[in-house]
Amino acid sequence: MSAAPRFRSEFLRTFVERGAYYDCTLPEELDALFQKERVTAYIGFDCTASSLHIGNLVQLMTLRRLQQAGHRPILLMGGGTTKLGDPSGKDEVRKLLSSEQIEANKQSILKGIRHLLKFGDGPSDAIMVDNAEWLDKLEYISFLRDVGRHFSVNRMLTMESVKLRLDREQPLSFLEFNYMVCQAYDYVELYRRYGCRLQSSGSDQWGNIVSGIDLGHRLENVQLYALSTPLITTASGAKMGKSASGAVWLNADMRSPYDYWQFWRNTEDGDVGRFMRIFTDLPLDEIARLEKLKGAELNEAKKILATEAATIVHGRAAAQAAAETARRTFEEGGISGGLPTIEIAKSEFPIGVLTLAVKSGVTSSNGEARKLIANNGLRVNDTPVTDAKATIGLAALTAEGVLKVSSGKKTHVLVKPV
RNA sequence: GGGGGAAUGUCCCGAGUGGCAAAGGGGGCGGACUGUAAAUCCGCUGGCUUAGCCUUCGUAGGUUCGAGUCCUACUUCCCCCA
Repeated sequence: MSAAPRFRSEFLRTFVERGAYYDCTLPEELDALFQKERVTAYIGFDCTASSLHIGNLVQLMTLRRLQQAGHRPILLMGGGTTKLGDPSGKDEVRKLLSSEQIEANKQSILKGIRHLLKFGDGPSDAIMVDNAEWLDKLEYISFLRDVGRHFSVNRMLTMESVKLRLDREQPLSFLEFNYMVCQAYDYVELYRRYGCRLQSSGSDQWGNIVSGIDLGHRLENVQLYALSTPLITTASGAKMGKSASGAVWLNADMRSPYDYWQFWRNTEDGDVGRFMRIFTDLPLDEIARLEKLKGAELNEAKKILATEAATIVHGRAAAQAAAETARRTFEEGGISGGLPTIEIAKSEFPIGVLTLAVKSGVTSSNGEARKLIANNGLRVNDTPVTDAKATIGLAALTAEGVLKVSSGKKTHVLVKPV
């Protein structure tokens, strides 16, 4: 990484100030380009899941900031590359996704980020493109002749991603070589179709972007650019987003706005300012003020972080509702209808606590529920459960007509007999 | 094509003289302490109708009272030779 250059263009300056800058190619030229014209830039995502997660969020924020600065972001969906199956995961043979599934994932992903970017036909509206549009139609031999001949295997072998794999004696298939080539080709194709001059990504994708830039020189005699973001880790060194139950999804149906808000609320102290800069639109001077708060006061900043970050993904109303639910639950110790709610038939009552724990979703098996009880971690209506054989009758319902089932201090679910 | 190795608790890494629900980490979850933080300490971390039973060590067979461990075939990966 080079030290952040002093940029003059609004976009790049903001990008650096907000801590999203890691590296770029030809900084002066790129800066000049941003000052001169509306730039079209893209970031690619694959379609292996029906939602993006916060690991993708830095990239999405890059697109958002581009748009805010009046440029045109392209969201490239890897509908074509996903069909090959992503070979980068190590052991496990991936099941190939069907075209229908990929299409469904694509639509779902798009739905999940609709608050983040404005799509449309306007000059700085975002556009969504699927690389299946061109990759599906490629003919092997002519592709090799036109594109493949520009790739040096010698050079590909020296690329970080490849070298790492070989050194660690991890499998590396021919497919992956083609993956790199396809990705490089995407860039050139986006230049041809949309005049796209910039590709952004996490720093781990640097090599692939540079390959695309090379290909741009050779096929179209054009100068393309790369811009990368740092790998975001928490202050204590963990990768972002690998929390509790796996990935922190952006789609509301895979992780509720309330839980999403909670994720940010639980940010480590040392990350508050940095995360605010990257993951919210809060003005920098306000962030500077908030991150200076000490000790427990910093919790106020975390609430703002949570609400602002949730607003970007779920919209203002949902974010505020999540904040209110958290306030009622944690600060008043009460019951808020905003908590995740599960319905159970009245006929199942009286219900055993183990069954209740599993059905409410706070544990995934009876055994886990037993262990939770043994560790004094399961509570019903804020009363610790001490006996795994206990049953809960309808008489235990709160005034609101629900049961509050909790695992530990943070996970609360409402059970509603119907 | 020939030779040599590897695959372990479905989160990851990793030990495992034929008696193994299988060492140890990491991660995760709970508890204590706090501020819904970090650090630290403690407990848990295959399932069940839990003094017991059932299912797990790449896949399928076999030897054995008994197989993660031995044999055979197969699959995938790595290394060396061609």
